Amino acid sequence: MSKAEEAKKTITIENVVASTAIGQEIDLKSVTLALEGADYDPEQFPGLVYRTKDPKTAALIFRSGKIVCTGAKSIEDVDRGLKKVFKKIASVGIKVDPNPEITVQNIVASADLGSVLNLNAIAIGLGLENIEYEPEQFPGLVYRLDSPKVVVLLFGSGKLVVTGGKKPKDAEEAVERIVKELEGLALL
Amino acid sequence: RLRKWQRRIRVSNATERNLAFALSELDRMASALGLPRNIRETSAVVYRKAVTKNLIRGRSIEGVAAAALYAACRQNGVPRTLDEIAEVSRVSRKEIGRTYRFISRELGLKLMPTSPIDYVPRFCSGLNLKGEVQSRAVEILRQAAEKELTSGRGPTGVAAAAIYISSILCGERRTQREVANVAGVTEVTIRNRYKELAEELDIEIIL
DNA sequence: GCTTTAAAAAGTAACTT
DNA sequence: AAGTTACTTTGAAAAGC
Repeated sequence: MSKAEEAKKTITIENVVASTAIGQEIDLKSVTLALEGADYDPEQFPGLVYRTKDPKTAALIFRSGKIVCTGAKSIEDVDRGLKKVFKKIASVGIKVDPNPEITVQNIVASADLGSVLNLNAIAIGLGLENIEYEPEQFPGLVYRLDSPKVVVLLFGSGKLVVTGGKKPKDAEEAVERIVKELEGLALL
Repeated sequence: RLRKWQRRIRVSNATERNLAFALSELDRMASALGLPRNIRETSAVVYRKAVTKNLIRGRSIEGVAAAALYAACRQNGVPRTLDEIAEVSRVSRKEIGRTYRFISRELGLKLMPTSPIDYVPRFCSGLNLKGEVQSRAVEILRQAAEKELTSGRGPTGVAAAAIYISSILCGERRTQREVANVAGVTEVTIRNRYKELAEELDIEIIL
């Protein structure tokens, strides 16, 4: 089996960020009082923070009725988490759009290339103008891909992080491209 | 028409005033760090290029000046850490690093990450260590680079560990605390790095 | 640009035990 | 010296300063 396929199998979605809207204005003050565990400090941030335990997510609820959901480990968990948030909001007497459109904004995934990497050599191989590698500031090498449009963080251990994608396939394509590029440079 | 001219003169004055301020700022920081004239000149060149490419927009003159100085040190092979630059700057280390990455990319500086080897002469003289200790530390770092022991590690920490080992091998032992203070890292970091180097390079250290 | 959320990677740092 | 917590980097949305 190719290294690209081996690496793809190690892909783990670590975080999914999504946005939606209930189609109704919300009085955050009263919702804060009605919901236990709701954090709302308008001086610090305009959104109300509400956390769900299963799935473990954090929802940012705004006055406009727009909501941001973060922390989910899968797109399915985003839906499950938001369902719970919607029910909570509805239980406080607020009308909720029965079919809210949920948009995935970002997916963070991790993976393992299976062998250690020489980041200095990779920096030269990929081209110093295409990467950012400042070990004094951060141990990872930053590589931006145009297609899929994601950012990859490569580490000396061979582990990597792919972020900026909107669908799981973006991470898969990114890993495949990275593996092929590194193999082409004989650096993997 | 007259206003147009006045405006141009005003802009020109402002531009020159800003440049003069930036250059004096570069000089002030360079003096505080005891940097030689060639580095001040390099930093001035980097700063002027940044001005030419309008990279100052939305950024503070001091931030760009600090980043230009940081870049100049690296270009000349005598790097200063972001912490050292930040100490003589009015800008935070975080902003200097950010600005450096920005101008580095925009000006196409294409600088390789700082090599631990470039820190050896300065750290060694700060510890009053002779040339023999230096060359031995450099040799350790060469081997370390070949064996992939530097990927992702902070250059100062690796350099400090190599110097620590070298000082012992040369019979001019410096404590981890002394090396840590000169290199600006913690003793824990030196310990982690030197154990790794000793193990992977098969260096026996008798304390 | 900042503020807040979540999560991973690996290195470094700052505390406590 | 070991453990814990926390900060560095990346990405995106929300409303407002």
